[in-house]
Amino acid sequence: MHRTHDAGTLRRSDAGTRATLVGWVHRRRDLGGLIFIDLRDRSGIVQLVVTPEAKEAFRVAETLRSEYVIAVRGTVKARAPETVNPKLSTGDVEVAVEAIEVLNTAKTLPFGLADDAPVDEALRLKYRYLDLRRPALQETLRLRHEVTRIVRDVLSRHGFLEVETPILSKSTPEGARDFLVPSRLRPGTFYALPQSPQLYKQLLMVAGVERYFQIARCFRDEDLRADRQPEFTQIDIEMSFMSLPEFQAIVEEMIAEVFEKTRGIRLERPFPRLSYDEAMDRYGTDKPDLRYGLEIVDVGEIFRETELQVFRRALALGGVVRAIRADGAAALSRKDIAALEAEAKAHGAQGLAWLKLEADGASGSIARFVPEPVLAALRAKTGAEPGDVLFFVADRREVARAALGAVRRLLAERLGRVPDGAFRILWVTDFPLLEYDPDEKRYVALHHPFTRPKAEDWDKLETEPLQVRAESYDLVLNGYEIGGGSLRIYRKEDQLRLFRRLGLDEAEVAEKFGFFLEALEYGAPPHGGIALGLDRIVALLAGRSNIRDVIAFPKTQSGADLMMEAPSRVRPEQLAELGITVRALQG
RNA sequence: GGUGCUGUGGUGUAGGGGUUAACACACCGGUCUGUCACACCGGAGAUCGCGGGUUCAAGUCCCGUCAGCACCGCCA
Repeated sequence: MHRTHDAGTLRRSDAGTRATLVGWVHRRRDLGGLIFIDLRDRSGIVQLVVTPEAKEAFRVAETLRSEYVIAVRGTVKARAPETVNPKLSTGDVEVAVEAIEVLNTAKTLPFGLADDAPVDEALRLKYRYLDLRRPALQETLRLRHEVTRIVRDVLSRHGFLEVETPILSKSTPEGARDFLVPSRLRPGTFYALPQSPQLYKQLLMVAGVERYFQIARCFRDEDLRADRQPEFTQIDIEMSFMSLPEFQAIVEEMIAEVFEKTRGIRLERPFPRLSYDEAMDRYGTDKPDLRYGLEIVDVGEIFRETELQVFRRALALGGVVRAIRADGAAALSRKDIAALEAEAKAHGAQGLAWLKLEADGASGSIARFVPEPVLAALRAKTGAEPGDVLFFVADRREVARAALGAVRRLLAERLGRVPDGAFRILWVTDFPLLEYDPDEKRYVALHHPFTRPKAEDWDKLETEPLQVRAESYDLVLNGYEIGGGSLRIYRKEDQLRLFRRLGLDEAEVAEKFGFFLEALEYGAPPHGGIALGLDRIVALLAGRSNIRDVIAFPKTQSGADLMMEAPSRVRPEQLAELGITVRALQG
């Protein structure tokens, strides 16, 4: 029997058609003299009816069990009105079966495939091939395919070339811990799996490719989270001779088309842009969630002359006083406010002051230090009205930012201000080039060491390194960083100058980056690019809170593949061949 | 490296010192010609993640350990 139709596609208009279907027994309802089978294939589910008139088929139908693989031949029939099932897209019809062939049997599954049934995550991962049979997960696989297809379409339209780069690569300093792969042909030496194709794509620019992209697998040997797997996929893009607005327009077109075609969501272009400093001041984070307001306001001037010693002291020490106006937040309970206070403290603040505005005056932790003129100034500055609550942090600027940023997120959650199904995207630009690493006692690149400083900031590289801004940009969606990129350094002297600033040993630079520095000497064009987190994007589109759900074969938090049981020990001969001795082989 | 949560028939849960470990779904057998979470009747199935301890007595309390998850550190 050869398939003529897909189960999920049959409609009333197919009534009368003879059809051969294949798929899995989703459910069987045996009424004794009449057997119904829900047949499931990739396209969906359709009901089969087997009556005793089809003698042989009926005999087979009685032996069917869940997840048996079958082929059936029959006739599509319109259902009588009272037997229509509105829950199925094929509910108008059923297939009257004439013949059934069992293509394969199935043991009873370790867990049910009903979509709403919660099942232990470890069990799902062990039997991932069964978990993936769930229609919901099938849907995320399809969604992911759609996203990459659209990405390829849009970038191809703009003349980008998809180029593959090596998986067996070289370990370089900076950044995450590498996964290492021992070399058999050169015992004692190791490849590293790429943390990203960063250097390759820049070298492709030197090679004159001008416009490159890749759906690139990346590897980082760091501890995992709901949104972090040891291997993950980036939409990796690089472009020569670009102007930033032109490049951002292409990325925006790509993202907008992905949202439009997969979810029917229109993202307004151009995307809003916010400098890092502005994002930090107004939202307390470099990845602000714009789905709700609750912006942070500087109220330092208002408190400069008040009796509130805590605030005055913070200001005197060069700090700030900032506030969030929580409109209509009178409903917040003491418990909510305590939680907000704890959140602020967890992010370094000494405390969280608050003021509830009443029809006349105010109550709250600092109410008795706030005379009417100050209250009036606060109302004017923040727009606060009776019924609103103001939350304050007085501290060093960085602490006030981080603490109020955290308070803002929690507040939005508690006040139910995070709208379902909304997508708010923006660019955050002009990040600092460097940050100070107290452990290593040196400056390290915030993005990566190939990022170009802003032309006007080069001068500060040696004198005020933390003031140097980078030609960098992140793409932020609903509070998640979904991509980041930069214009790159393309002159050797500039690159060397930055390496020097990072305190990299010259011999090490020569050994690890010599090839790259040399490449920059042979007419490297100005270029830049971006890398977007495909897994996160698909997860956001699918409304999933962890990226395991959008990866076909993900790993656990401890980096294990529970299905294959990787990683695993290897035979001693394999190790010998590689010149490797494993210490502490206990157990 | 750290913190927290979870671990009991195949699955999801209940049981929080005491005698036969409970329920639902799934599974097996039976009845049933319009079901679609079919229904009804009957049945089988668990040394409670693992190890140690406390106790007359341990799914239950304690310690350790393993696994999964969430988070901090970490991850340009």
